[in-house]
Amino acid sequence: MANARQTVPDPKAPVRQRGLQTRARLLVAAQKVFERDGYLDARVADISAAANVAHGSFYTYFDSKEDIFREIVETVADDVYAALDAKDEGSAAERISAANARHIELYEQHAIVLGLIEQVGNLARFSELRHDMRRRSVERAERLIKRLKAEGETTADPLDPHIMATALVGMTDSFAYTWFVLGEPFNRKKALANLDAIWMRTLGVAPQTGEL
Amino acid sequence: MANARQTVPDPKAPVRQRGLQTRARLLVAAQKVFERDGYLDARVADISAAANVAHGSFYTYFDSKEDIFREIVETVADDVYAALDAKDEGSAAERISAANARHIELYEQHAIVLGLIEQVGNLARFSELRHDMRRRSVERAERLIKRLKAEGETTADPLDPHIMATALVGMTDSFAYTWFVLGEPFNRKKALANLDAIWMRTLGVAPQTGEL
Amino acid sequence: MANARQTVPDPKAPVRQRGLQTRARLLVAAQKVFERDGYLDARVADISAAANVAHGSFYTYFDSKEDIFREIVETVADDVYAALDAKDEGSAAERISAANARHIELYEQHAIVLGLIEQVGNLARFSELRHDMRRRSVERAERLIKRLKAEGETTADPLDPHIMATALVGMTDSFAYTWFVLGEPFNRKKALANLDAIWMRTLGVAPQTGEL
Amino acid sequence: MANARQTVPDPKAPVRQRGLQTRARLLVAAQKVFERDGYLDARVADISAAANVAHGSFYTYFDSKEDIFREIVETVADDVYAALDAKDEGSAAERISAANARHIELYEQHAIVLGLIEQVGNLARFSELRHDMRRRSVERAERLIKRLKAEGETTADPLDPHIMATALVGMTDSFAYTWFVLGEPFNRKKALANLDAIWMRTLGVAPQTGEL
DNA sequence: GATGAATGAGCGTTCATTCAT
DNA sequence: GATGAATGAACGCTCATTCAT
Repeated sequence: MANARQTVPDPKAPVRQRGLQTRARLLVAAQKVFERDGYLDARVADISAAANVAHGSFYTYFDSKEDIFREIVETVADDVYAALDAKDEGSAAERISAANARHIELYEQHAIVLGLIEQVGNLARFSELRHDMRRRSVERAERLIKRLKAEGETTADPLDPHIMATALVGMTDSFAYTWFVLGEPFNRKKALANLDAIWMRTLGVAPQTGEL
Repeated sequence: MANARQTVPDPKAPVRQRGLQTRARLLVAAQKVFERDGYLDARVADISAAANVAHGSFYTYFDSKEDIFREIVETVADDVYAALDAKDEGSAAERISAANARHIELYEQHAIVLGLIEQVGNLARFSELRHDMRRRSVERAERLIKRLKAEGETTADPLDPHIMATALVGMTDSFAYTWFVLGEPFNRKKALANLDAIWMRTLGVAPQTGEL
Repeated sequence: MANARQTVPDPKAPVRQRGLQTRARLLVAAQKVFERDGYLDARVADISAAANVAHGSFYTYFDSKEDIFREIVETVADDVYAALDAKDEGSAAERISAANARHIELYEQHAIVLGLIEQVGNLARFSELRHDMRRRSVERAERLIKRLKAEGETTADPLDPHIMATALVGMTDSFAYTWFVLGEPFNRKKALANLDAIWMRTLGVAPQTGEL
Repeated sequence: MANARQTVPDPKAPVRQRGLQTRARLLVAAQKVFERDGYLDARVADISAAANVAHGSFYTYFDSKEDIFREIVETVADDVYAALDAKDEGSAAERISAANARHIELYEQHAIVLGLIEQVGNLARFSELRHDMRRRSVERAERLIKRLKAEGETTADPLDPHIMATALVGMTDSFAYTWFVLGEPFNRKKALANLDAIWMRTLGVAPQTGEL
């Protein structure tokens, strides 16, 4: 969890009700401005203005522009990690289908921020986080693939589970990016059915009745 | 093709040997600096210094930082478009395999620049180009899928060829990005075998003998 | 009137005492620097330095060098327009005399700025203002001439009142320019007497007793 | 005469036919560019381009941008000085009328350059020339006024001939500026008739028959 | 003499961050 | 805590002038 990073008490953490509200307003405003202008074009002055807060007050709550961005990203990361921890149940097909649906939903909610991380990625200070999210998603997919194989649910050999997981997770990510960030329109049901099909055919998992 | 742009004579085009060399040096230096620092952090002063040229001389050949970046990107785009025009021959499996190999190779050569495009993508002035590259790749894959189906080479239904093409092209792109930009190491042969397998299983195309 | 422009609240307007002072210091400093170096050679850095303000602080109050210049000019323009609205009373000779005295006084006060406007006049963005000031002065003189004629105060025909007004206003302007901008010394009383005489003889207006 | 300045042989003076042509082309081009863009916005590169000459060749013939501008100005000055030397003949009215016509004609031909001198005026290096032209024009008018008075041609007292001359010359200048530089349209005959009338009434000179 | 390339000082503007009240 | 003002380093771009061929 991202919270782990906050075990050292932040000297800037507000203690009163009012401070908490101001801080929250800044976070909301920052996300809005980042999404609109991108990380680098976002100006602290705009964020403050959008939060109806004096320019200088920004620094009462955050050390820097990077600091507030990191916090926004970590909120998203927490969501992503939480989703990755979800229990899978049901048939192989159901599990795949559920994972894809969750992945797409997650991306839909956080599309722009996730895109921003990519952009800011080589500001180096964020690449660790980005790598981590990617790695964990892949690891989870890899575990799923291995488990399915071990359980005899696959009729096709997942040649190299790590590579397959990397490719399939990347596929879903990329598709979601095209869909939600670039804005190409897709029919949700059909999109998910196709993604599921790719996963299942690749792994030789029998589809849900009626899904195909 | 980018060549179309060159019908209008560039007033900045050098006419002498020396000028051509300087211009080339600047392009090489710019690519180096962009790759090292990213588009936004790259400074014209650094590019000029790297090219052993006075700061002002940069503007003898290029209108702006954006201008030189665009030229670098267009070189890559031309390569990508050229690759997309390649003739496919042989069996279905061979065609898929060749396309994947080409895609990966292309990305390997131009990895960093392609990554940069992603980063500056929403600088709007470049989004058209990025969209265009993406669109054309997908269209090509879509045509391939439809043709394979029409030719009876597929035993699985490409439910929605456009969605499938979007997903599979995105997969290859994303995989190449992880591989060459993020630097996660993969065994080339295995990686290609796995990507090929995903395509083929998805489309129900029989693998080459010995490939699996 | 320039006041109309201030209905839109300026986001750069200072709200605190200190800000008002700084802004005022910058205006004073800018006028000094403009007068010393001319508009084009004036550097924002010098203005800031003259105002004992950091270079960047200039932009807290003004959008650009042009912006602060425009504000200075508009202050002058307001004065000029106000003078043009002055009520004329007394005999024909008194009215002419008063108008000339006002014109000269005005120019004396704002000589350098008016000279600057002439200089930057064809920077296009200021030509409208310059034209407007000129036009209004001429119109006023033209009305005066026509009124004097209608009232039977003229014994010489103001052949073409518009041309006469243009010429006579230009004369006063030009004289003031020579006097206050180029610095050729004149005896005030004598200068005014001569200008008055030219107007009056041209229009056939009887001089004040004792003026000639 | 401006020629006086060139008694020291210019080391840059071209000696061959070809050089003379190039030099002339540059002068023509420079005047065009100065008139279009103003002195400060005119770029040596544009002048060279307009003359179909390599950028560097400019410096074969002129030391600097200021140098070529000075030469253009001096050509105009020579014209102005020549006109000032014209012999006046005929009646008082005829002499005034001829002087005004000459003044207007001169300004019409050289309006823009004369305007440019004003603009560049406080580049100090040109103010001497500008002052000189102005002074000589005034002196000539002053002499004319004094002569007319001495000859008993005036029925009105030219109170202070120097002031009167300054004002009347300034009037004609200013009028010509409005007409030819600012572009306000005037009927030539009427304009001259009005200017003449102002001079004559001011000096009490009987008009030509038929002129009024 | 002509050419096109090279030079580099110079300036306007931005904006994250700090400070005084 | 909040506010608004102040700071100054940073950087893209221009263009008169010089230089090598």
